[in-house]
Amino acid sequence: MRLRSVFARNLRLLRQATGLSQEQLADLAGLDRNYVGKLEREENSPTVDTLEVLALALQVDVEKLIRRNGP
Amino acid sequence: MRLRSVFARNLRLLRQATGLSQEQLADLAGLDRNYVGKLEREENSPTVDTLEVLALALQVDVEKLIRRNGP
DNA sequence: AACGTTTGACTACTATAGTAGGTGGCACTA
DNA sequence: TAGTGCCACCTACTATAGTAGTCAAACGTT
Repeated sequence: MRLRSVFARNLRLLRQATGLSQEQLADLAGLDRNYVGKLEREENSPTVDTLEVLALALQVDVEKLIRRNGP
Repeated sequence: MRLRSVFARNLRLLRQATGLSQEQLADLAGLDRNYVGKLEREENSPTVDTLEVLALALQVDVEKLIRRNGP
């Protein structure tokens, strides 16, 4: 399983666990709403800079976003 | 410390630990020689796709590349 | 039925990741 | 001296990450 797919799944799970919409998370992370959607649909491979701001917005360790066994 | 910097340091340490030159690592990972140099100099933020191929080439877990306490 | 919220999907754009070729410097070895 | 490997650095290019606006489908709520 590609790391991009692992990330996509964990991102969605963590976002939903915090009760945030894609748009709310995007605002918190300083990203675009459409882009968060693309990440969850595995259409984009985020840079580590983006990984960092998303982890910060979700208040989790970056590791949780790319763990293959789920966050 | 920015995640990009953590990655840069770990990449160089792991590459040197395996005795590879930047060019040898680039060839193994299917990347450009100059680009590996830029990553180690913190001039670029790699995507998770790139993270994955580098980890594969170095035969380490992706987590080791972004660990803040060193690989 | 109608309403608001969320998300997928599309187009078009800008910023940056990643490629390719080169120069020059530094260390080492013949 | 010459010759190699390694790396910083440069320019220019192509591919893709990331932004912005919009439309419509799916959902629950009243």
